[in-house]
Amino acid sequence: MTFQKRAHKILELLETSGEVEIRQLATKIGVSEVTVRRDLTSMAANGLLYRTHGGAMKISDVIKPVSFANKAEVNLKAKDAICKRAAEDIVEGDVIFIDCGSTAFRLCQFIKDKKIKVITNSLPIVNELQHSAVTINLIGGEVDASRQAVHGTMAHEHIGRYQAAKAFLGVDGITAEGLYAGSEYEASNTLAMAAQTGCTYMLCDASKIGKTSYLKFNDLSIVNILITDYKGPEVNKFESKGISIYSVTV
Amino acid sequence: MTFQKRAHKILELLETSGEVEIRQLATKIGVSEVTVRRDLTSMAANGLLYRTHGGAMKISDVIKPVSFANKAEVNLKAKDAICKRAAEDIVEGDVIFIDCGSTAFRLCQFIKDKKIKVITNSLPIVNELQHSAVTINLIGGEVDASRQAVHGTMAHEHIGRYQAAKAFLGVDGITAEGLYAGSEYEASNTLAMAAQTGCTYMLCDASKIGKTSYLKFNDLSIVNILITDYKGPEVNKFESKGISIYSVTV
DNA sequence: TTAATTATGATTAAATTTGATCGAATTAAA
DNA sequence: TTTAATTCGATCAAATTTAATCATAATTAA
Repeated sequence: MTFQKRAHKILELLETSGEVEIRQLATKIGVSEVTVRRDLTSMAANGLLYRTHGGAMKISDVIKPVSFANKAEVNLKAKDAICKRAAEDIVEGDVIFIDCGSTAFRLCQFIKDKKIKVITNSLPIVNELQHSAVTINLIGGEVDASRQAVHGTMAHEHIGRYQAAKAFLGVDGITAEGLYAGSEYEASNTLAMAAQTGCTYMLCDASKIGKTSYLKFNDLSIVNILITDYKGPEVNKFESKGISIYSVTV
Repeated sequence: MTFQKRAHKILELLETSGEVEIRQLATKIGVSEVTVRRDLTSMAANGLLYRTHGGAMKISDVIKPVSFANKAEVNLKAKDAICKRAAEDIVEGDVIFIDCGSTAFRLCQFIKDKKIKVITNSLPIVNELQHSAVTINLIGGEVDASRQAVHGTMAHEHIGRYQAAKAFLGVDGITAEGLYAGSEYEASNTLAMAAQTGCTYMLCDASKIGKTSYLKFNDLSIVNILITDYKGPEVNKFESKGISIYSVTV
């Protein structure tokens, strides 16, 4: 059994089970554990898999969770409900912007089979939609590793070249007074997308409603539709500012 | 039994079983193992099969899992030697272009600790350099999932905005007549980068030298330096065209 | 026919691959 | 935190495969 055959077999097993153990592989393939270990080391160096103690994992299984491991856990069900509702408004042939951030990321699972074009600056979204029916336009510019997104002047200009029917945006906080962001980068990106869009959707789980953070970057005028699981009275203030509310239940 | 007849038989056997062994072939065809080995070496050089220890495999079986990742396995050591030499020319503060493709990707490991700016259209490179000392500028445009890269008009314009000291490029084939690419996307990307660069480095392992593919996209005038492990006489022709040769040993 | 080129086979040194062993590093448990 | 158990990486030795060299046979060209 040559290295190539073993590599093939290992990848096959990884594809189905997501992770493998060295002892498992050694007996299943019929070589020593040392050899399996060598195979895994070499394959990991080539980016074919992710090495763990005592075995290996699929690359995709390890890259995705890492990028959003912490944030994505919070209010996951609410975010999914919000994104499911958002996806209902996306129809075949649409060109849409999707913001970076953990909420907008959850939209991916609901649009995978739609024949649409997505313009985004989020690397996890690109990863997620890569082998789907969706055509992806990635915004260029400086890569911000901590946010897993692309930002900067070039990104701005890039967005300015495009026009989309809908934009799905996220913020750090929203009150009747305006929109709050966690960083200037995120703020300017959100604004740039909104400026090039016919209809903007703000995706906010209940924790964002009424919350302020250090940077208030705009009033509510750029928001057309707010999708949220929040049921309190504050939503009336948004409606009075001309925002349509899509209320979802978790 | 002529070489052509043997080659035909070997391909036939490969087609049905997916893999062959040298001893097997020697008895089945009725020639010595030395001859079979020679046949396989020659056929592998022409891309008809994939050479393994003690035999050969069908190309498609080797490439199946992930096209990019498996390409990277071919001539890995040569590519690493080439990229190591290339990295020696990269100094702190440099702004460099890096092409997409399996060869240029290997450059990442040697530049992780350098304080430089990398402009690239390759998603694997972004992933690899994400949490390193390198500042990354990602070229925007249409995402080509099969090549794991960004292409198109927007990408072109993006490249045109920048100017870099060095560009590290790859091609599918190179002869004294010119450069050959596997697709128009790759060709136009390579050209665009070369146009914005002071000094272009072409990274070519031996299998690329003298090889042509369906699209000849430019003459050699855009190449300043060729780094390769190829030792044959063809390199003199490149030198006479004004290209500096950096020869590496695997 | 003869000379020159090419293809094949045998031989041998170099390179790969594999498995075993052992100290170091990592993880899990107490 | 300390201890015990795995796992890892490095090094070495054995077996196999490969590449290089040379001699011989077959083919081609003059």
